[in-house]
Amino acid sequence: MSPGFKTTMHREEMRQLILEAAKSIFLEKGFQGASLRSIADRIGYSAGNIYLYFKDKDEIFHALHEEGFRRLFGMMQPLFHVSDPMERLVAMGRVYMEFALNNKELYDLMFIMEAPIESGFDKQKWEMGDRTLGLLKQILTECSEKGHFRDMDVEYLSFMIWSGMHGMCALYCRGRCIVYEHTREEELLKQGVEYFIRMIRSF
Amino acid sequence: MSPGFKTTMHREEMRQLILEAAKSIFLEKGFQGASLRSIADRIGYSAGNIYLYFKDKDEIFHALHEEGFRRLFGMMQPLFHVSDPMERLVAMGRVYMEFALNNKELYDLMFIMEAPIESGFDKQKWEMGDRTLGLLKQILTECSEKGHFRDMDVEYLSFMIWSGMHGMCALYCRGRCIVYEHTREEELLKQGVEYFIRMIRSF
DNA sequence: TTTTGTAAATGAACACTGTTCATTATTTTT
DNA sequence: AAAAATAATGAACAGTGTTCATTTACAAAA
Repeated sequence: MSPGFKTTMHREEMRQLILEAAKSIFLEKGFQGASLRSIADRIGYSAGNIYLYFKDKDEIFHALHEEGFRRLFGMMQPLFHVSDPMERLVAMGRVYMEFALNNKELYDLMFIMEAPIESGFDKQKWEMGDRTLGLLKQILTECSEKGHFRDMDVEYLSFMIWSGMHGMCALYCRGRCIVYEHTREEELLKQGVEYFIRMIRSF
Repeated sequence: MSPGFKTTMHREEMRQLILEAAKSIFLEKGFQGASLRSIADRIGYSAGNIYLYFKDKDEIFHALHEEGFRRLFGMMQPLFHVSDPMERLVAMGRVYMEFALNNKELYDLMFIMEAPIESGFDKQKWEMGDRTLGLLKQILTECSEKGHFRDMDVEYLSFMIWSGMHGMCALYCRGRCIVYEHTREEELLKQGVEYFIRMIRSF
């Protein structure tokens, strides 16, 4: 095949095209297992061409990372209609778990995979993640004002609660639930989060 | 340098030599970042030679995996001197966190990294991990008998508690604590586990 | 002591990876 | 139609895990 036979595309369309192929292959084979050549093949371009639209593989990773957080934050919208803060907290936990279960690989990419998450913490790239965490903190503040979680710092409390949810999701994503031989993974998660909620409620 | 200049070593010694080099490089550069050539270089052998002692890179991974669980289980020994089950549970949580903080990369390898954890769940390879989980379950059973955790299944309860601890460690290992810009990672973990303990105690 | 058989170690090779870049093809502008 | 700018290519580079024919070293037999 002779080169240059593709119709010119505008930059943003091309980025989107690459991103879609990258996503489907990342989620199939994981970040490490997805080669740029396989991504390029899927959309009928050469591997080198990708570098005209993304600096490197990491930039593709970060683009998907951002998209994931936009999706997660989007799923949180119904929470704004829950008036009681404790009920909102519980609902948030359920949404979080639902997201992880329905988007296993994407969750992995967002919260577990290590792609140089460039030192210095780029605020821009974490905006949606930051807003989601902000949402949790705000809910906890309101809970505090209603008398829950007495004498606890929202900073540490939010970390502890996030970790509780993440722990289950992470063990699930990375196949460590198999040590529970006689219990289905999904059952483990569903019950686990119920127990966690019960615990938080009674606190 | 001419080949074959090394003195003959017995199989087990050689495996140990490779394992030590592999460990130090894995913990330096991570599992993916550690090349077999760099491991071989460190002990003055060729890369191909490693394949006489290990089937592939994964087998090295699993050997270190086992060692990690032996170490962790070893650190749990003092727990047998704590008579009150709730105090034993709390102590176990602290030991677990200490292990993760002092052996960050090893913890990562044991609980987060994905190396084909061959399907089917090989009991042999998970013996120590299984015993550690068994220890947790036993403590929880004793707690139950003393009136704690009423109406809760030890299976799900243990998973929830393990997840709570693991969540913090996993966010730490994979650099997701940076979203807490103004709080030191270690402080976050230390306070996080204290809050978690407080919560469990009051349950 | 020399020969022989075996086990250990090698280094080249294979197919793959992410990435770069000079070259070519296409599109746009003049 | 010619020139300038953009887009895409494919070869190349240095790296990876892995395999294997070949070479070396060592121990036992002659």
